[in-house]
Amino acid sequence: MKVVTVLRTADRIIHTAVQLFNQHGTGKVSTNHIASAAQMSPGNLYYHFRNKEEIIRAILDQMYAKWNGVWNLPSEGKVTLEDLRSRLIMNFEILWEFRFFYREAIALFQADEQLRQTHLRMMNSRMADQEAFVQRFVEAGVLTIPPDRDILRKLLTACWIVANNWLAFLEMNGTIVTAERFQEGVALIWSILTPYLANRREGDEPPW
Amino acid sequence: MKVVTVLRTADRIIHTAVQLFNQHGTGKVSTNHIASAAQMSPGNLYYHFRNKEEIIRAILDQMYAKWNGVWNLPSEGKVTLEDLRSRLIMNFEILWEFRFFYREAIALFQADEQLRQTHLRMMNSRMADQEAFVQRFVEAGVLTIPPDRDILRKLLTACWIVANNWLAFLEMNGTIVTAERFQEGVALIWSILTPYLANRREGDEPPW
DNA sequence: GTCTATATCGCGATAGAC
DNA sequence: GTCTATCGCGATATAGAC
Repeated sequence: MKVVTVLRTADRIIHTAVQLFNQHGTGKVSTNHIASAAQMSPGNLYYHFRNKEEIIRAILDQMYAKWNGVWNLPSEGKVTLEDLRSRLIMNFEILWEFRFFYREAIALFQADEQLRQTHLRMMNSRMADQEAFVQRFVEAGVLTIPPDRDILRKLLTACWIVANNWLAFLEMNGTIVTAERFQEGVALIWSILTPYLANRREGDEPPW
Repeated sequence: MKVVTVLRTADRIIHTAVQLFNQHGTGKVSTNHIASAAQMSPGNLYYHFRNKEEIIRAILDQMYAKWNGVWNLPSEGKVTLEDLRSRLIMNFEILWEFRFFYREAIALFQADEQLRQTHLRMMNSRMADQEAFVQRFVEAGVLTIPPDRDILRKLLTACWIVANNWLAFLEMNGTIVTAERFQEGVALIWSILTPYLANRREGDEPPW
């Protein structure tokens, strides 16, 4: 069986485009730039992709594929805090790899309705996955549910927002993003969940 | 004294630009579009602004001015939960009025370093204001501080992220944003702070 | 599949009249 | 202050040779 050592042209375009988009933003990067950086002619690029939108769609398809791998559960055994932590880290890694996207997502949707639809489906799927995850979490006794389930939903929404915007928050503050920062993002989620976590039971001392 | 009934030209440009930016995104809106929508010639627009970047800067100066009005404190009297709520609502109103900005902020910074610097100063100022606010909050006994001040900082960071990304979250879900949604954003913040709020003291029942 | 050459278009920006 | 006219440029996209 042949070992593929070089990327196929379409993949080279996608790979190059991600780098440039992350570096300069989608608006500043033209198809000419991408072709040039990928060391091919503009005509060749257009042979593989109709336009820039289509390149972006192809990139996001890759991102979605990665995400689908994150929240699938071990079919057996207890779900632990460590399971949650590692998934959050993976989440941050994906966000960082395709950071141009969270930086401009809504604007990209404004320019490409199809992208918005695709993303919407993807988000719902991710949310469902996470809900299943949390369900297992509760069953494992790691998370103490407040009787008011509405509180739980709000907390999870808050956690979702933090998880998806922590890196953007850092960037807006001019902070250089490194792997250690991912941990801090997890700590932020932890701080929200702490009162409901661990071995707390009614009447226990609060965790602080 | 003369009552000004029509906006001065520069303000008309700014006002029109905000509408168009919110509607289509900054990338899709050219100076020509703005001039046309404001019913003036491109040349006239360029008489008042050097380029699109400068228009954006002028818009954001207006936004910052509004923000400075939000977190200044009543110099006397206790600070209540209602004070916090009303400020959060004002916060959402401003974000919504200039929503094109939070949709593309980081990308805009990539294209305009000066904008980044200005915003950085503004953010730090806002954060300082909020810290002062929280300080008063603690003094008023509304907020029970965990002895570990680090927890408090994390919680406030989480709240900041939620407050600044709640509307974006709604938009990414395809939800139509209305004034009622602002309340839900406040509820989200509440859900994070609840364990530390109100009349809780060591040994009390948890609030759920 | 990949290249070169080229057509078209709209944007940013300025000059100069009024 | 405002307009008209216009220039130069770069981006998208296609045609046709190899």
